This record gives sequence, structure tokens and C-alpha cells, in this order.
Amino acid sequence: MLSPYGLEIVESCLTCKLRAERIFCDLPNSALQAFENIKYATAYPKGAVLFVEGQSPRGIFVLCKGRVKMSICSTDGKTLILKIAEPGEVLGLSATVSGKPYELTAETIDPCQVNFVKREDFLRFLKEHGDACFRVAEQLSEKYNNACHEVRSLGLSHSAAEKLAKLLLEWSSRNGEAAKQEPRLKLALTHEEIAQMIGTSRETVTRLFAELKKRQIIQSKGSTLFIRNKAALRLMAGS
Amino acid sequence: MLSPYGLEIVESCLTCKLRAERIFCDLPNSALQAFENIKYATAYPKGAVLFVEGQSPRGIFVLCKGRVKMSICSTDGKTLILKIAEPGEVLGLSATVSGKPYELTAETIDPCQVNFVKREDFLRFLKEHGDACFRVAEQLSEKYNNACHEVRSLGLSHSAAEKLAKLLLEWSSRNGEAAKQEPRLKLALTHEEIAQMIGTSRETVTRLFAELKKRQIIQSKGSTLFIRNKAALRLMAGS
DNA sequence: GTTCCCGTGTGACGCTTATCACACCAGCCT
DNA sequence: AGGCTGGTGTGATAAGCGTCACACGGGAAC
Repeated sequence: MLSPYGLEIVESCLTCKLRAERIFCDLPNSALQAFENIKYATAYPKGAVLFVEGQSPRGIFVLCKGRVKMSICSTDGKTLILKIAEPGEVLGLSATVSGKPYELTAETIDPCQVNFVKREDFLRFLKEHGDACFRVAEQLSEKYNNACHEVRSLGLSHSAAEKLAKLLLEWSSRNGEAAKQEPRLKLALTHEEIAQMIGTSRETVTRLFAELKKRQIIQSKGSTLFIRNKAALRLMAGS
Repeated sequence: MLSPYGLEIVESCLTCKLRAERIFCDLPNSALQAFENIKYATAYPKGAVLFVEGQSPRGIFVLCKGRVKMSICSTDGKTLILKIAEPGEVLGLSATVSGKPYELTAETIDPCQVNFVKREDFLRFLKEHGDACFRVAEQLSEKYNNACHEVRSLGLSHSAAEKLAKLLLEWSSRNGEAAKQEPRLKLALTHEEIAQMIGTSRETVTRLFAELKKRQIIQSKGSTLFIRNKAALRLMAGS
């Protein structure tokens, strides 16, 4: 079956093939059945906003397919992207648990499939299923860990170059390309977005890329980026 | 009874008078009894290190008395303080849950009383007590929330002045002094430490304080600091 | 009292980076 | 083809702030 946005919808978590790989989804059958009864399977087009920072929490969004941009925004319109969420992540979890407003804004950057669960339903579900509750704690730990990395990158770097180097190394290690001497990675974001990820300006990112190319550290072909000198990048990243 | 560092030790969580005020400690009696059996009541002098970032997690530290500095540190020795933990907080929680290394370093800045629980004991405890597990999720949400604020402050501020203003306002709102027009607060940290909290240099903090005093926005008497013009501070903080 | 040390105050200098301004290019629509 | 739009490249300029250097003062130790 096809959803409005060209996605093939996975109707039930019970039969989802991707379940086992995911921290939250791989629950015992009884819990999964209960989850099945309270979730709403939904789909969003690219550019949809799941929730906005400051909103009081309506519930959680389990991302099944597609990527979601998680960001915060200052009063004067500057945006900082904390991470690009991947399938398997639970969005809006900490706000839903604590009852405080969402900390971040979640915006889809692909067509996405999402399971939504209302806050009251989810909290009741957690009280009744201790094992799910532990998974939630694990997910939250993961998110906390992530936030700490962000803090480290933003707070302890001396220059924008250092932060960019860190980001590129991290990206290359995601794709299992880390082992290779010349990892390649798809550049799925604009300079503007990269700037927002490392807390700098678009122009600085452009200039840094130019310099990296001049120094033969990276090389780009279309939207694919080759890291030609990983050692130099590591040096720039300060580790 | 007296501990080595002049602390009056609270022997049992069951009879602890402060229990009700604390997110984690206020557990049902059955869970509390179980917790009682696996915890080690310990005391530390000022300046003791509970754990270091990068260590694999030994377990959790429930802070009963005193304050603990939570920080990260770069390879070149620069330090960033994420927060000063207060009694009632559970330290090392996310690492203990996820099994990944401690994200932060925890160092006491007062004589402290701490309940330590070994990782295996704690995980078993969580599996057996669903309500405690939910409290853990709440604590983790709190910590995540905190980290997000830090990210916002570090990543979206235009200047050190903005970050300092934010910090001072936050401190004044802690002490229930927020309502007053001229909140006062105890300056318990050195300029160096304040610099480490907002990710800037000691000299910059000194200069900023000098300017704030010159502009009659703050005033200090001994280690007490009066905020004389909260509106101006808010303006500086960009909100 | 004297010494020592830590925290604070302040000037000079230079690097990094934000900002503004504009040119250029590719793809898309009409 | 022509125009438009969104992303990219690049220069000039100025501000913010890190860094080094050193002076000062107060409290603790002796």
C-alpha cells in the first residue's frame, strides 16, 4: 500500500522487518501489542514540522522512515541544528516524560513515516510495562550523550575549522566508512545547514571547504565527498 | 554521628527528612527498602573526584549533601563546567544505564555525602522496580533538558556578555529571588570558574563584571552580588 | 610581622570570524 | 530562450575576544 507521499507504509510494528535493529522498537511481544493499540501510524511530506520548541508536549513520535532535523532557534532567528534524527529514534521523548515543553523543533527533511503516541497513553503504557520503561531510559541516555558531544564541540573548540573537521570525521564514521583510508560520504546538507550544525556562518563554511580542497584534504564530485587525508583532518579536530 | 569530613551522615534513606523534596529519592517503601540494601553511604572531602569522563561506568552516585562540579575537558586542558549538581541529583546515571563511558567529570566542591550503587546492582534494581525506572527516566529528561539549555547558551549567543547575563539571571531565579526587583545572590565561584561555565576566558569575565558595575547593572558587597537593573540584564541576554 | 599564593584588575596586540555586498552558476518553470 | 531562485564563491571591514604580560591586594601559613 502507498501513503500520500510515496512511502510504503509499514502497518504494524509486530511485522516490521526493521524492528530488531532498533533500540526502542525491539520490545517483548506483550509490550509491543500494547504499543500497537495506542500508536497512530502517520506520514509526513518533506518539510513538515512535527513539533516546535516551547510547545507543551502532546506525545512521542517514533521515527520509522526518513530523516528529521532537530534544532533550536534563538529569538533573532538564528538556528542551531543539534542532530539529524534517523529511523528508530523516539522524538519528543524527554519532554513527554517530564511534562516540560519540547526542547527542540522537529522538521522532516525527507518524506517520513512516524508512529505517534499521545502523552497520556504513553505514560500509562510505561507504568504498565517496566521493560519499555527501561528502553526509554536507554533512549534518553543516548540523547543525553549526544547533547554532551554537542556541548563539547561547541564549547571547547577554538575555531570553526576544528568543529567542521570533527563533524566530517563523525559523518564518515557513521557510514561504516571509517576503516577505509579514503572514506566517502554523501553531502546531503547545504553549507547553510552545515553552518547551523557547527554554530558558524554560511560564508565561513564555504571558505573552510575551499581551503580543505586547496590543501588536498578533501575532494568533491557532485554531492559525494572524499576524505583524502584523514590524518590531517584528525589533526585539525584536535585529537 | 560524624563522618570524617565534618558531615552529619544520614544513615538510612528510609528516615531521611529530605526525601520528599527529591525527584529520585521519593520512592514507594518497597523500592526504597531494596535500594537501601544495595547502596553504600559514603562521604568525600572538598575537591574529591567521583568519576572522570571516559571511565567506563562503575555505577551511580546519589548526591545527598554538598555540591558537585560537573565538567568536560578538552585534550589541551581547557575545561567547561556544565552544571553544579545539587543534593537530590543522581550523578553518572546516563552512563550507568547505557553502559557507555561517563560523559562528564564529577568533582566535589563542598564536603559531600553520597550514596553509591554498583552498576549491576542498580540495573537489577531497575528491572525489578518499574516505578524507580520511571524516576530514572524523569531524571534523565531533566539532565537532557539541562544540556539543551547549555547548547542553546553556547551555540546561539553572539557574545560573552550575553552568556554571562543569561547565567546571572538563571542564578537569581534559582534562589527564589526572581520576584524581587533587586535579587541578591551569593557568588560562590571564582571568575575562572564562571568563565568555564560560559566558555570564555577569565579575563573576559573580569572585564565584563567591571563593565556591569560601571553601568550600575550589578553591585557587589563581599561575595554577595546585587542585581540592580534586571531589565538591562534581560536586554543583554537577548530576551 | 613577613612571605607566599591565589584571585582579581587592566593594557596591548593580533587572530578569527560575523557581516555586508556582490558575482556566478545550475536547475527549473514558463 | 529568458528569467527566477537557491546555493555557492570571494573580498573588504570591523568587532569581539583570546592571549600574554604584569600589577595589586587580601588571606593563610609560618
